[in-house]
Amino acid sequence: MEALPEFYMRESMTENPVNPLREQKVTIDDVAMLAGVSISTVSRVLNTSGYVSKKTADKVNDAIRKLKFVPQSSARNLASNRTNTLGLVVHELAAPFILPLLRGIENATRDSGLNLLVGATMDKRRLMATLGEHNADGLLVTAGCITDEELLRLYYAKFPIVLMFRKPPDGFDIPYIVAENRQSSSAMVSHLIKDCGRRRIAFLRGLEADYDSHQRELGYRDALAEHGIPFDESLVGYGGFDEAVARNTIETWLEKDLAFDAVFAGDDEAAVGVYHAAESAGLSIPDDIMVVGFDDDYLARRMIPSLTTVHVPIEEIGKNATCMLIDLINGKYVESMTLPTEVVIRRSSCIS
Amino acid sequence: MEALPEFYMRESMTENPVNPLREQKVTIDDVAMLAGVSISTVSRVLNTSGYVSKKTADKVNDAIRKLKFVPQSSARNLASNRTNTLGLVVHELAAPFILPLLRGIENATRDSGLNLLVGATMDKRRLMATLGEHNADGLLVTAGCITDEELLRLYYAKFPIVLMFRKPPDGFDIPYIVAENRQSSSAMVSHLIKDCGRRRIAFLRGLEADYDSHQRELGYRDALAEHGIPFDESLVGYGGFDEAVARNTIETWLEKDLAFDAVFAGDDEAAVGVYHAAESAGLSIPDDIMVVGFDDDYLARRMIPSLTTVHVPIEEIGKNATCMLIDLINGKYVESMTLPTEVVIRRSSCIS
DNA sequence: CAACAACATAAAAGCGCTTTCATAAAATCT
DNA sequence: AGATTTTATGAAAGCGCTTTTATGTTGTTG
Repeated sequence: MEALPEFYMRESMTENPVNPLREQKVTIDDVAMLAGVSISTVSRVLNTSGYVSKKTADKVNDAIRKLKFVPQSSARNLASNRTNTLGLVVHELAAPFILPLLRGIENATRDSGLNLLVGATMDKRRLMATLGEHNADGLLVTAGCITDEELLRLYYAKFPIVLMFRKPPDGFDIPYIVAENRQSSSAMVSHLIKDCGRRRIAFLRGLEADYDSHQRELGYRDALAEHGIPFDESLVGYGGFDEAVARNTIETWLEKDLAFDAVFAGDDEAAVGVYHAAESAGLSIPDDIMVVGFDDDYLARRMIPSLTTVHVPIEEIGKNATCMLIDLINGKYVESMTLPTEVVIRRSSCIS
Repeated sequence: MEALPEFYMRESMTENPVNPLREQKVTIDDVAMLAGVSISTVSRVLNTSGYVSKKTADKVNDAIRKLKFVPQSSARNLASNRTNTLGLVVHELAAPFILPLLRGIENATRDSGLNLLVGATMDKRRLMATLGEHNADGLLVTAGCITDEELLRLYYAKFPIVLMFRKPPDGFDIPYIVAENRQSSSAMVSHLIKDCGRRRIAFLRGLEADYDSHQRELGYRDALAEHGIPFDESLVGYGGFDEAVARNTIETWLEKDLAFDAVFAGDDEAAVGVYHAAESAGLSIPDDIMVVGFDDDYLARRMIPSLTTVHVPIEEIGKNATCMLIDLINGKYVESMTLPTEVVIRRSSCIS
C-alpha cells in the first residue's frame, strides 16, 4: 500500500485516544439549549444566513459568549463541503522573499476568516494529499514548485489555483500574478548607462525556466539596444538567484580579467554574492564596479553600501493573490495581473 | 454578536455553493465498492488499525490507487476527533529567524503526516478561534505572541502547547525549548576581551521582558566579571533586536563621544544597525570597533565584513519543538530542553 | 377579512469518515 | 472433537455541524 504517514502507525494512537483530559467540548447543541432554540437557528446566526429575528439572534449570541462556543471546523467543513482553508505551496522555505509574501498572504487569509496551510514541496505525493483538492479550497502556487503536468491536472479538475511569480503554460487561463520585470530591468540598466556612465554591464541569470529571470534579461537587452551598446554574451553569466553561485561566477570572471564596470545581478541574493566577490578581490563598490539587484528584499537596505535594486511589492503580491483566490473559489471571474515595480537607487550605484 | 469574519457574509456564499464545477468526489464508499468490501475495512487499511488480511488490504489499496482516492480530512477529523493539524503562532512574519524555524517545523510536520496552520498574532480573538482548541491538536508558540494569561487558559484547558524561545511562567510545567544564551554570550564577550583585547564593550538589549535578551545580558556581565572589568551602565543601550533602533542608539553614543571599542549587539539584526552607524561615522569594522551579534541569522554570513555571532540552531529548534508537541498530543511525557549554541568567529571581530 | 407574501423557527437528513459492536471463520489449545 | 482464542469482516451508530424541507406566524394587499 501507499506508505502511510508514520503518525498513523503509532500505537499510542489507538491506545490513547488523543487528549483524554481535554476540557469537555461545547457544541452547537449546548448553545441551542441554553438559548432555547434549535440548532438550525444557531447555525443560521453563526453564518448570518436565512432569517433570524434580532431578539433570537441576541439570545443565541449571548449563549455563544457565555459558553465560549467556538464552532468546530471539521464538522463545519464536512457539512458545508468547504474547508475554509487555503493552501500555500512554496518550493523552499529559504529565500528571504518568502517572508513578506507570507505576511501578505497571512493577512489576507486572516481578514477573510480563512486558514492558511503551508507546505513546501519536497515530497509531492504527500504534499498534494495534504493540500490538494479535498483539504483546501484553493491553492497559491509559487514559481518552481509544481510541474506543469501537476498544474494541469488540477486545472482540469477545476481546482482553484492562483500562480505567483509565474505564468501558466500557453493557452491555459490559470490566474496568475507577477511583477513587472522587463521594463524596470531596462530602466535599471539604463540608469547604469545614463546616470552612471557605465558601458560594460554584466548580467547574472537565474534558472533558464524562470519567468522572472527571462524577463529581466530581456529588459537588460532592451536597455543596451536603446543606448546602442552591443550585447556581449561573455558578460552574461549564471547567478542562479543565489549568493554563492553568483559570487563564484564573478570570482571566475575577475580571475580571468574579464572587464566590466557594473553588474546587474538578477536578484538581490545574487547581488550580495557580487559584493563578496568584489570585496575579496579588493574592488570597491560602487567606485570600481557598481552592483544592482532586483527584488528589494530584506538584504538590499541592509548591505553596505546599500543596494540599488528594483522594488517588488511582494507583500502586495501575496495579498492580491489571496484575494484573487478567494474570488475564484467563490466562482467570480478573476483577472490576472502584473504589478508595477520601481527602481530604487541606493549607494551601490552612487556616482561619488 | 461577535463580529463574524466577513467571509461568511458574502452573498456569493449562499448563492454560489463553492466550486459547483469541481470534479466529482471519490469517497470511501467508492473504494469499498470497487474493492468489494465494506467501508469499515477500507477505513481499517487506511489507518492500519484492527485486523485486515493481506489479501483484502491489497485489493483495497488497488482500488485506492485506481480511483486516486484521498480521504477527506474534515470527515476524518470529525469522526476521529483530532484535526491532524498543528498550529504555529508567531508574533510577526518579519524577522529573518522565522524562516529556518518554519523550515524545521514544516519538515517535521510533513514527516508526521500532519498539517501546519500558520497564524500571526494581530487579532488575538480571531487567532484563537482559528488555531485554538477545536481546530488544531496542539500549538507551537514563539516568544512575545501570547500573553501569560491566554497561555494559562490553554494550559488549564489541557491544550497541548510547546513554547519556543520562551519559558513558561514560574510553576507551570508547559514544555518549552530554548537556546542556550548565557554561556555563549559570556564566551562571545570573553572572546572580545581575551582574543581581541577589547575592554570597553557595549551591549544592546532587546525588550525587557524577553527571555533571550535577559540571558544574554547576564552572560555579558559574567564575562566582564570574569575578566575583572567593571560593569558600566553607560555602555548598555536599547537595541530592541532591531536594526533601526540599534543604529540610532549607536549614533547617539557616537555623537556624544562615548568611548567603546566593541559592541555586543544582542542579536544580528541589531548588529547590522551598528554596522550602519559605524559606516556613517566613518568608523571601520573591526579596526575601530568590533561588532558581534547573536543568532547567526540570514544576515550574519552575508554582511561585509561577515559577522561574528553565536550560532543558534533555529531549524533544529523548530524540528524538536514539533516532535515534542506531537509526543505531547499523544499523551507522552515531554521534557523541555535547552539547545546548545556556538560562537562563530568571523571577520567583524578579526584581529588584523 | 380572506389570500398571499415575507419572515421565523424547528425537524430531519445528511456530509464522509472512524469506531464500536456483532458475527463468523480460522487457528490454537485441551 | 469440543472449547477457546485469534483473526477477519460488515452493520450501524455517531462526530458536530449545514442545509433542505416543513410548518408556523406575522404582516400586507385587494
